Amino acid sequence: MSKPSLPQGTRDFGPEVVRKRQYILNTIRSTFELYGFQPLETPAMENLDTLMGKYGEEGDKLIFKILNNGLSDAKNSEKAKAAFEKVLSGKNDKDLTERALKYDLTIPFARYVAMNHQTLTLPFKRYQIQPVWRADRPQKGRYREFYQCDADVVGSNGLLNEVELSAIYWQVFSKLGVNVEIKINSRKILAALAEACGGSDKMVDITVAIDKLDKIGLEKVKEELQTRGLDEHQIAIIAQYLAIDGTNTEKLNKLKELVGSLPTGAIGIEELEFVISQFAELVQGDQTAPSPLVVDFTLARGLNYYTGIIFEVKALGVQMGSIGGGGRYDDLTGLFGVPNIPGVGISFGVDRIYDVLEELQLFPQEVQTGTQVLFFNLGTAESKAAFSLMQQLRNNGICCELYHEQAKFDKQFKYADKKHIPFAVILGTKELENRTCMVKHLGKGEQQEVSWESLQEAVSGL
RNA sequence: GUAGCCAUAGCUCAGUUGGUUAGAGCGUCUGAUUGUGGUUCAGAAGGUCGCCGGUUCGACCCCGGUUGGUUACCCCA
Repeated sequence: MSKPSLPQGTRDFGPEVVRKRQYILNTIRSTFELYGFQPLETPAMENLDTLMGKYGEEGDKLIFKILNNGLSDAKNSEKAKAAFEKVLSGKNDKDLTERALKYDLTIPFARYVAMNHQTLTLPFKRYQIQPVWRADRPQKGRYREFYQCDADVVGSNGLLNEVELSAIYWQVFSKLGVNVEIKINSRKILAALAEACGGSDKMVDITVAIDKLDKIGLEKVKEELQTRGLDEHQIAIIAQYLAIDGTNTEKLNKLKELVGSLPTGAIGIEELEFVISQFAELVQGDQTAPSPLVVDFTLARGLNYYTGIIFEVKALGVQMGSIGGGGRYDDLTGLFGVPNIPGVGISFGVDRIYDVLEELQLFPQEVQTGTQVLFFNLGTAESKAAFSLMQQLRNNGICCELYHEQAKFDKQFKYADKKHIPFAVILGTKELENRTCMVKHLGKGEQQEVSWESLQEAVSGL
């Protein structure tokens, strides 16, 4: 028998890890609910048509395809061979595969909206927390199966959505105790920059290059721009753009000089100003407080479907890539034949948030507690009494368990320790006679004898 | 798709310029300890040194291949 193993890039989550992950997910989920978002789940697999061509050429390669069933049937063998030949020459064929694992949550969501837009109440605010799969080469912080955690609003142009989504970011990370900077920019500004360079068609090249600024530095970005076909004059304008710094207001004012005369640029600037001021007024309630929103003109975001304001969240005080991102996309469902439904959304990088909380030791102690009370097993009559006491506690929502067999104290204590159980209840012959039990707080090492009636109280307060 | 690094006990790792019997710490189990744990002490179990082949009198070590893991690039969360 071969050793059991896991497919590359996938993970098991043990009990402690699941509890910690759920702490994060529950925090995010409850915040989404507080802002009126509704849950949505879509299947693990989608039709290949739904996914192909939506993520660019690179993305298509990373889609996990599912082999059709019944290929080994004799009657299908000719068809299957022909289909395989076609795949070898770089085309997909329905006779070989017609389904694939979902690659992200956004496209399935768009598919859902396109299928249901007649019956949905718009604007539709949905959140979705599910695993997605990518046939990528795994490396640090990158897996082939990972969770995405998205919230989107579709069917609304209002910029208050952007303000609200910023507020969700801010609130979630405050609850988790992580100091963050929410970077904000607008695709309209990037479009205006491309226009100012006289190369609107070069917008994608420009955004891809400047997105790498903090990673590779200004000189390399210039090189990249050059290889992407921009001339010296254009690069000079971009360098000027990248050099803008100061406070949010200062940055925006400097930008006005550069692209403010272009209609797209002016609108982009106006929108950023609106979101920032509304956030300060409505969310923080204080126009003068330092804002977690930070204008960053180098922010570009890889995905090309964004058209308006874009976000990215960076944890402060820890070396880690972005832990969240999002933005406005104005015609996502157009891909599925339903035009004119605008949308804006954000996403949380759960795995990275986990790493940040771990590194900064921000997981609360209680997260590790499952069982609240361990009853020691000290014999048949004793455990019978213990069992009925346990049922009472359980009826009142207290998690408890009885040690599975009569054993030495030593073993039973160690079991409680390992499971981070805060209370041990010792009920032996003496206690059985007196209708009492010994309640020991494992952390403090203190114990007290209480009557059966007051056990509930003794283990309720920590 | 490209490239580097790694593979020895359940876990983390040592090791031999190629020589008979491969080690440590942690963990596990037993006992000191028949009703009070996390400490200590004593002991035990646990390895065809990833797999296949080659070189050699002799390979865990050298060489080739292979599989798995990992990291970086492309791309991305």
